[in-house]
Amino acid sequence: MRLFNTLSGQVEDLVPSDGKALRMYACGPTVYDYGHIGNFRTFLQVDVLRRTLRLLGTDVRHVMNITDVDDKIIRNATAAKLSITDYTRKYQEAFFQDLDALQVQRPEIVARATENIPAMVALIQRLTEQDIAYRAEDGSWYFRIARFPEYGKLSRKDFGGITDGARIDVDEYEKDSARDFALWKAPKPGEHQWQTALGPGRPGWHIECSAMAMEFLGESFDLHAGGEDLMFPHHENEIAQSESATHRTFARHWFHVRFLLVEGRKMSKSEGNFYTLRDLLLRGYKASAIRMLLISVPYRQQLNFTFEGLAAETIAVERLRTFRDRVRNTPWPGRPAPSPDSSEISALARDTRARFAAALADDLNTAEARAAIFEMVRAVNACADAGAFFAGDQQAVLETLREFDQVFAVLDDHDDQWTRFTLQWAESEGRLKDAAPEVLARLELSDEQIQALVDERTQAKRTRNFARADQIRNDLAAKGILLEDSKDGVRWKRK
RNA sequence: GCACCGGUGGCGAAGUGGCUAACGCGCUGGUCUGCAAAACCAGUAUUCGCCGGUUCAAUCCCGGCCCGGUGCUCCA
Repeated sequence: MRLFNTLSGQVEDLVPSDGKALRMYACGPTVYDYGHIGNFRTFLQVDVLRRTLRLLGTDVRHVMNITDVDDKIIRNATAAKLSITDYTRKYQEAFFQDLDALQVQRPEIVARATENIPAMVALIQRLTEQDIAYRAEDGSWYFRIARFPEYGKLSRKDFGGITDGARIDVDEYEKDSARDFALWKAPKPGEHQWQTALGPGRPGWHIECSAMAMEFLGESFDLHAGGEDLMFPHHENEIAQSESATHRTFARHWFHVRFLLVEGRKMSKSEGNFYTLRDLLLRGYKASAIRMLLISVPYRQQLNFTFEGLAAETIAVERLRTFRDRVRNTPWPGRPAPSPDSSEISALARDTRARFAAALADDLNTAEARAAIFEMVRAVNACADAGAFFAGDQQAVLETLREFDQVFAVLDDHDDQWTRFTLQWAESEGRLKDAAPEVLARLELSDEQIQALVDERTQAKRTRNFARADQIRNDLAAKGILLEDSKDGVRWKRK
């Protein structure tokens, strides 16, 4: 496949350098709070990348880190009078639950910073041996940027002349140069710390990714991913410390996911447009619709996340699910096509499959990929309505949908399950008041209770008691339960 | 202030130097239906932020401007 590489600024081929599996590292969350939709856009786009690679027949070895020690975690844990481990546990669990809700595949390896301190210390030692790292008066260790001439190559910044200003040095008496960054931080009194050959303390932010990426993927690997905000300084610093230590290319390909807007504005708490996944689920939006919206705009585009868009994607997903049900369940005539290769639908399904894969292989053009699927949906419906759906077509269309869902993962309906889960969580956190009334109404009746009412309505209709039938239908509609009458019976679904 | 990215119909958004400017939602009309809903079908941008330029031809290339975003800087 072809993928834009931040390092070169160009779309390039992406292939496993060892000819077997694509080795990729993706920056994971800092687990000090619940994840927001901006975080999840990045994780979802990385998921689209790994699913696309697998669809195209490339195995992946995907490592994701969990940053479970940093300034914010220490601050919050201290405030909560908890150890950092106890403090982060809850947010780690929540994070993986959220990934499950969004159908994000687990990476092959999840690496926690606190479980890989020795690898980080060893990496820093390699830098100290070359005099690239130095110890400050307080016992912290810093990376000497002046020793890495290529610094800035990822974010295309020129730091010549900035690194050693006399005026800057006045303020930064602990560091040799203002831009030098911490590899290892000396502990403040009472802080969680590790006793190491570097002295007591904890790792700087950047070193964990360098150390763990190399630990699990080797000194040089295929691809490194993250949100666009990480390009500088985080990824730049990773390159500096890794390549200084090994004298080898750290990651060959860099993948950065653009930030999103919410209702046309930058998402921020002060704007009042800051949403966690759980906020949206409590408001009644479906996990599948959130996934669909967050992946449908290609990763290099700024996505404008709106509630109108979310409602639109809810309907779009529903339409695809309905379509698959129709293809699966309608008793087709089953007559053979006029000639073996003449079935328009089978040919269309094959073409669509090719177009879908080609769009994704072209720098993950998810918009073009889904357009191909929707065009097939319309064409197949038209053929089916016209009676031109032949034996063999069903399998061909279902196969195309299967490949679509290998990447998009929205057709199987797990939505109520995750909404229920979120309601339970909200109850335990005292946040049930944030749940939209419609959500509570929608899940109030069990499937069995709904089915009983549906059956009663069918009986009422049979005796032409339309008043009673309509009353049941209206009562259910008020609870967000929609009924669909068809020749084969009544289907219902939660809105 | 500097750098980079983007500005396409009511909304989201793909795309291309010249062929009818994808797709989803919405809207309008239709099929179906006891009536609805749902489902399905059809229609829905003479036009691609603004102003110039290059070209036989620009939404697509170049320059300027306006707007949005990100990073840097500043500040904390």
